Amino acid sequence: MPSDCSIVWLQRDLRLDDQPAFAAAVARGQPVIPVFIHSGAGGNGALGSASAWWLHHSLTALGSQLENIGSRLILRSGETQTVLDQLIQETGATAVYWSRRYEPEHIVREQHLLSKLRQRGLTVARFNSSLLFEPGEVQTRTGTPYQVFTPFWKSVSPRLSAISAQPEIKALRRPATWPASESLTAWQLLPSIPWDGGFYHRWTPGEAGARQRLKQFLKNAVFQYATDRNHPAQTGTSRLSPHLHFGEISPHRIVLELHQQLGVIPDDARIFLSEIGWREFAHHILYHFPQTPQEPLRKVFQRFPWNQNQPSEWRAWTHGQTGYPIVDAGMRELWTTGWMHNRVRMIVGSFLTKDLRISWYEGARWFWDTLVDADLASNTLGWQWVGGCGADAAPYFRIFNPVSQGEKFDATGDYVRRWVPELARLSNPWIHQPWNAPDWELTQAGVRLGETYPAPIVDHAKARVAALAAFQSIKVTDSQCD
DNA sequence: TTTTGAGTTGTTCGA
DNA sequence: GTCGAACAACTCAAA
Repeated sequence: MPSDCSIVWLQRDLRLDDQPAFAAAVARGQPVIPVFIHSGAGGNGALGSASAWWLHHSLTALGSQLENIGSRLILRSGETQTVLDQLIQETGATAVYWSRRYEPEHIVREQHLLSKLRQRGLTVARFNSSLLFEPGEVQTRTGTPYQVFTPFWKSVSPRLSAISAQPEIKALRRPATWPASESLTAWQLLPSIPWDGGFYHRWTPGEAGARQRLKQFLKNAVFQYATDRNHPAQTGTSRLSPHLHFGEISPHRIVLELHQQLGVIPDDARIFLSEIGWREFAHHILYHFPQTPQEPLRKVFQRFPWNQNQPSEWRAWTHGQTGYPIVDAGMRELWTTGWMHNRVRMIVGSFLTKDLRISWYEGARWFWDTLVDADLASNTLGWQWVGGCGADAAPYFRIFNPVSQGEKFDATGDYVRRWVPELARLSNPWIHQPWNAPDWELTQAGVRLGETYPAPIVDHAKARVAALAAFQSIKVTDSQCD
């Protein structure tokens, strides 16, 4: 027998802290039904394998959190509208609350849903809980969207000190009878082939894991962030990205904790804040330029001569077998842990787009499937940036040299040794360029190039020249103006 | 409307 | 070894 209650539809806000949708439902006073809807739909929204792994564990964590406060997480699968209609009918709910998403297809879907539900007389409210500044509310003086990070961040950062967060939800009124829930296991989000062994000791999906990561980060790393964040062998970054993506922690809470714990913000922490700013900027760009997951923001790149059909190069890159140690280390870290250090993301991205001249789009798709923090906004911005075709993109001549990047940011070779163990016994001078090592050194280290570790699949110096020429070829010239 | 200064994360070359 | 300049031209954002 249906009786009045409120539905809280959860998406990428899998937490109880700073949760305006829950807060609104609590304020309304009726029983609350938290629901997560799994859609098997394709398109940009289709879950990558690593993200599916994370989602499984995040939902498990949220489920127990809710049970601890006398509630429950209802799992349903299918098309959102249909599932919600069904649930409203079953429960007699008269209100639906949720936190909004900003990806193009979600904007359309939510708009549709909003008007449908309102038409039927339901109380509907949605909230911003995943961004500090909603894309619609930030614009230049002439009313256009920012396309350059620095002025964007300059214009909003004065408002950082006024950021607030809502207290954690401690209790939810339960309905007289719970609607049925599907079984999480039946969704088969976990891999059938166990490639996720390396994930478990690296990650703790869920809100508690997120808060722990933040706490850890604010204790030490944040004070050396400016330099340490560039060294992939160290834990110099926050590693909050997957937690943020799934909304296990809100950016508001991060900013607030930072201000509360540090008082006056040191320069290193300010750089960390600007990384939060890049996350905001990425969503802002995606919101205003919704075609960017498929198309370069800079139109001239539509005629960039990307290499097509490079199956062996592609395979070498994805499998960490390019013969460039820092690139291979990164790709293997990604495969093993579902994550890659940001410095190394730039290096492997530059290698794919400049050295192999394979489109940023292919790289983005690979990352989408393999990253636990895969996020349409950040992934798109990052890949277009490294490909040179996006917002505030790297200038064409900024082509990373995988050897000097390795020597600069992994000077001790620890990162390479960890992920490319077949090179572990090489000494520092050669760890980033084994092909230049003297024969005796290779022998002593047990390295046989082309057998135990690949010879470089491209000559970087030549590839660089070719990449520069390719950039030259898309330059707007007088002859193209007539 | 026009002008001006600036633009995440690099590399190479030559002095 | 270290340092500064060149590497294009364009577009953005503000004055």
